[in-house]
Amino acid sequence: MPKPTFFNLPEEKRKRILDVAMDEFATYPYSKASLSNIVARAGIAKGSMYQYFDDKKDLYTYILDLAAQEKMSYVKRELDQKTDFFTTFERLMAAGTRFNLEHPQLGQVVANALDVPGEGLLHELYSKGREMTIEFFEHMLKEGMEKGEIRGNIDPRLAATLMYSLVGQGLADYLLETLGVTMHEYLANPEISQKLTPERIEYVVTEVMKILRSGFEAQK
Amino acid sequence: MPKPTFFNLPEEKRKRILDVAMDEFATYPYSKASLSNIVARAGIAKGSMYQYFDDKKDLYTYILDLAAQEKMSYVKRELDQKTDFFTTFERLMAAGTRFNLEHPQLGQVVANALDVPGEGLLHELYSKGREMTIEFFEHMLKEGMEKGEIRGNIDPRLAATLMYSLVGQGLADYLLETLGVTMHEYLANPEISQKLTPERIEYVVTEVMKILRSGFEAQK
DNA sequence: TGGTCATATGACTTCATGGTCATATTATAT
DNA sequence: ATATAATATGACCATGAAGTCATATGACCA
Repeated sequence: MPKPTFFNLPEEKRKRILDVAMDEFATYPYSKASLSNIVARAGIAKGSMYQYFDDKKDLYTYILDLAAQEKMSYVKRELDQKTDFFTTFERLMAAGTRFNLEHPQLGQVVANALDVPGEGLLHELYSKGREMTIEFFEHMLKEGMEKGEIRGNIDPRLAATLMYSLVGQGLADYLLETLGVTMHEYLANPEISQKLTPERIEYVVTEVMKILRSGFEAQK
Repeated sequence: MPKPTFFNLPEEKRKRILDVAMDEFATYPYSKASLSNIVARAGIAKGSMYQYFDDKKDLYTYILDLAAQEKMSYVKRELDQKTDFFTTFERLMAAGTRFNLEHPQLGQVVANALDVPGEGLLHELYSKGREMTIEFFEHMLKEGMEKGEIRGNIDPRLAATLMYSLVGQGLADYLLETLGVTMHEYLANPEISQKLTPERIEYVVTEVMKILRSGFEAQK
């Protein structure tokens, strides 16, 4: 957790530090991301950083937490309207993918979380997020089963894991690939994002759902 | 590429170096893996390492290449018998998962390949592998479509990408999770692998196929 | 035996990192 | 104006990394 001093900082400064740090952690994996680099680019002294955060890991986990929260709140908005399983999942997938493309930095920060320092306290954080998401999907599936939308003869836990691997970075990667662009190039050239219209995202998600729907759906 | 000297080395020594290096690169992400550590554990001098390899990256790419080749040849064995799309894919998935669990180090080395040094030559290597695999799946799908096994109204490229995200680490992770074990713990305690019987792997793969089959299959 | 070539060595250099700390600056309150 | 507390600073430190190189060792052939 940041020290109190950090929260006393003028908004502008605080934001600048977080922005620079986020950019660094999005660009490099944890062990290669450089504090010296961050403070230089943020225009503050090395020592100041240690007035705000305990250490590198403290800064990183804070950033990671912010990123996760933002994505969560973005995606959760899709859950307002109660509809059937497939529509809900389709919306979640679309929202997740949109978010990853609109905030590529945040997505990258989360993806880079896998670079654990030795054995991982950070890995734990990442697993926690994965765990929560999978559990949520599992719940969705069970509900869908009760309602008769989902066929009853599949292992919900396993199916939830499959769903998770889809909602992650996968689809975003595919979309970028259709543009012939890597994540790094995408991060460096923000204007590319204009080529990825919501319609295009929607299309891909619908295609995926076409496949999944008949896989999950209860036999009529 | 290793220097000629490396290939002149006695088999035993060469193997020892590769083993230690592989273990290091499986344990730590590229930027944290330490040459000094490797040479110490392999019982050779730092300088010797530079008689064998140009630099750290040279050693790493060589290891990565070996890992990829081994996995390839392991998985490709499943392709001997010509059968239908679903059986083939099921076998591939099972083989891939089995391999990941039998050689967790190799799998980890590949997974750690994502930790690119800055912007990535290594990433390129990783993408190449991904690309090849996806193209292979795409080919499989198209063939299945022609034979009428796969319905014709899905985007083969997209479907291939989905398949890829499944064959990767995903299933292995799921299996470990059912044992309440992380990859790191699994690497540290090889005896755990005995709990993962081929039957258990087969079961999970079959479950996944149950879902996918009706998703991909041509309407009868 | 002497000479030549491949291999082995580890002290050393260079460099960047995370982290510290005594000191300087600024803001606040009296 | 003065005292006190909060914040800012960057030279500095310890550490460990990748990579170098002059020298030593050993193998093989004449």
